[in-house]
Amino acid sequence: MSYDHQKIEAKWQERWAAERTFNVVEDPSRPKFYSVQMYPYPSGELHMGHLRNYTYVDLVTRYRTMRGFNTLAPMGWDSFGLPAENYAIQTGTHPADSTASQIVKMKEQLRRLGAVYDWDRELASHTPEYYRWDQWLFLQLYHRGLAYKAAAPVNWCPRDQTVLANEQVIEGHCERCGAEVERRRLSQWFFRITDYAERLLADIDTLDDWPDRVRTMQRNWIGRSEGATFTMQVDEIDAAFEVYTTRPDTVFGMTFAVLAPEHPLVDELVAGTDRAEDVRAYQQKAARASEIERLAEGDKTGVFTGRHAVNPVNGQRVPIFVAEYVLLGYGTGAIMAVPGQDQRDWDFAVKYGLEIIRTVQPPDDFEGEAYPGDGVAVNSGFLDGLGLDEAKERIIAWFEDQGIGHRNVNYRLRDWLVSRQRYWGAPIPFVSCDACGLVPVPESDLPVLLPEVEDYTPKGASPLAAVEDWVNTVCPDCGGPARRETDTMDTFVDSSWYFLRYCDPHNQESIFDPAKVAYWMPVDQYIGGVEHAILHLLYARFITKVLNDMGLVEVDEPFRRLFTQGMLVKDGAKMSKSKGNVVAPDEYYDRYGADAIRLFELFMGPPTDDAVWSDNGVEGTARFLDRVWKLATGEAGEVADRGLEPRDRDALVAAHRAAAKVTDDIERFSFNTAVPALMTLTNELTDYVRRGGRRETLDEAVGILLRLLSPMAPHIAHELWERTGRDTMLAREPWPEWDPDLVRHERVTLIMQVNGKVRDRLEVDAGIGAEEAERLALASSRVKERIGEGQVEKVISRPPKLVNVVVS
RNA sequence: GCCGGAGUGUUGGAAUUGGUAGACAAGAUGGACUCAAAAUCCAUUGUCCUCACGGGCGUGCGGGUUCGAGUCCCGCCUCCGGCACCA
Repeated sequence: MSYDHQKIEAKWQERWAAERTFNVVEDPSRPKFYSVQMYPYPSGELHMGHLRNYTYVDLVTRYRTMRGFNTLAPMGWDSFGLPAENYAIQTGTHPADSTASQIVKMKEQLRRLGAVYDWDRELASHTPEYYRWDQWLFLQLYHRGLAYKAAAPVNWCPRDQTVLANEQVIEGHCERCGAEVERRRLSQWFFRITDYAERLLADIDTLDDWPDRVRTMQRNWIGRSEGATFTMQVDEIDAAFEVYTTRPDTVFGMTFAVLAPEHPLVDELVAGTDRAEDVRAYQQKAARASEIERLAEGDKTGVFTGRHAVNPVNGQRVPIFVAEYVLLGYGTGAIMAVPGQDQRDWDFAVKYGLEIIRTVQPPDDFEGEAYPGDGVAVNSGFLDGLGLDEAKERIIAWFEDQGIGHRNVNYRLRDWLVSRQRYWGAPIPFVSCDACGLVPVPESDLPVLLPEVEDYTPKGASPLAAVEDWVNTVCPDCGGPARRETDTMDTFVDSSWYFLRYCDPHNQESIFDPAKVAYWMPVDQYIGGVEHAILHLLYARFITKVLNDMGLVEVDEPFRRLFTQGMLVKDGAKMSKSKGNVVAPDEYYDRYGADAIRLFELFMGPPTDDAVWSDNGVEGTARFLDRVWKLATGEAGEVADRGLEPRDRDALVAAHRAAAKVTDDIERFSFNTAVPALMTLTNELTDYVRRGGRRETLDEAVGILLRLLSPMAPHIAHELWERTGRDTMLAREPWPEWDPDLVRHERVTLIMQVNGKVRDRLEVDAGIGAEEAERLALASSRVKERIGEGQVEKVISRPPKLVNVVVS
């Protein structure tokens, strides 16, 4: 290395901090740019995978600043949650202590990367200054009827001893620890996100600058379906139940009905019958079985109740079954089964020898399975002959006329379970009083501080339950004895609004000043991992909409542009501590420097894609920086003070074209092509110098190069900016403009093809006309040779790029 | 199974609207410099045929549209991510 990267990197890191280059305040006179990365859990050790993400964010911050935006890039810590708590259990250290030291370590590593933030706005979700407003927010949701406590079957992780949200159960296993998840019935707090299902779904359409795959995932997660609900009478006893279907048009094909094992009507149906025992045994088996066992069984199981329901359209008696494949939590927990059109019903019918009636005419050679497609209705009474859509309309109208059913919409989305039986989280601000019941803690008493405990180990209830003098309190309403809620909040509550708090992080009076939020919001660029495509982004959208309804936030979508970066892969697995394949940056910092690491992270591939770590890649970008250094410092060759020559213009053209290209690339997050554009420019300018460059021209070209390089490799760019006699802070310099006259290509290569194959090429004037291009092509000896004896059928002329001569 | 996304040299990747496939790197080979090595610089590097000029083939596979397809359409294969009995 021909320059001391360690020294200059330390120098500029200090300079940016000392000059507060990236600390900002609201300034209505300038356009703002609000850039947020998904705030990290403070794990202490950053590896190359993290650096990739931080490099992208830092590049955006620096670029937008140079483009003249009042750019806010804050940083904070997602410091509540299981990792810190598990660490505390392992080591016996208080989570607050380990978290604090991890944060110090991570800040140091970010500083070494040259990543810049407005550190004045730093926040950490485990601090009372922060979680106080989690609690406040919780109370607001409660007052708006959006937070409620209910007994519900929940996903229980036996290892972590806590409840998990549906979203945190991956294939029947705990997202965190991988243990098999059980079902339990507990009293839990929920947020009523389903009230916002329609808005959360509809507004996905407004998120034009989100990746399609994330929008699709969100749509699927919300899972809207349109159909009808109608009531069926039980034949033998005086009882009825509702079913939901997306295919009411197939109701004539119903040959049985199914209730979920937990359906409240089941007991009544079988009470006192000889089926009671079988049904109860099946229910118990279903309750015991974990999700994974249910899935592993594969084929459909069920049990006949001995009762029948009456199909309202034709009076047919159909047997009622109880089966696991019907879920209590979706629709009405009961279905009409139409095996002719639904594969699950088909499988069940085949297994239990039930009748199958087709009510939609399948294609001719279609047999042996359910036909869910469109077609003409058959065996369907007054619907016969109609198409799917019309039949649906007709039957729903009929249900409504009869007063037994109606059109309705269902969502897959469930309410958000926010209770956690863990220590390291924000206490839920409620007390329960024998006299008054569940009572919210008054806002003036917030925060409800998380007490110190000796033992963090979960024992089925929150460790907080053991802190008697904390749990026992007085009722805010009647003053009598009361007990505190001992559950803490899901950490996704913390992360659903932190981007709002950044706008006003030290406010002691309120969650934030709406005026400041109005200035900064929405987040113009949000960057994070695609693993948060569903949960975090959905919750953050939900909370933003609630705050919008409360009049505190003007926007009702928080993130204007979303970028989800790929993972860094090594040895075939995501680089992570738990996989044991992390590459620590320290050695690379020492050997190549932060700038070379940053450039390699940018260079290695498209930011959206997973990238594979390669040990010697950094060497390539380090060599490039060396060439930049030599070019700017004169080591690459002397330049002369002399008059203008034609090739001086070429050097400027190269610089201006690079400016146009790099700008375009950064705008569309194509960093892996922006770096090569600078490499090419450097190579061209080096070549220019070796052939005898002109001082003034080189100085101008290098000025452009350094400004373009500045967001990507800021330390070396700043150092060279200073060494080449520029006394301004490069980070605040305007982004280079380019002269359209220089960027425009005046001479271009005309490709001459015969039957689509390149046969000759020629430098031509860019303004060449179609006839002239055609004439030149036909005049080419190579083209003529290829035409030979053949007939010229036609000539496609697309000046100035290409002429194709079609010969038979 | 359903919904997304991807498949290009030895490797990472480029080709932004259908118009020169392989930019820029990494690696490799040869050369210069050196007592030697490292570093640096220069050259070559998809594949096959040819001494060469030049030509054939080539973007997972099979078809198609087009003057022209890595790019568009149809049918497959493989890999990655998400969801998974949602009626």
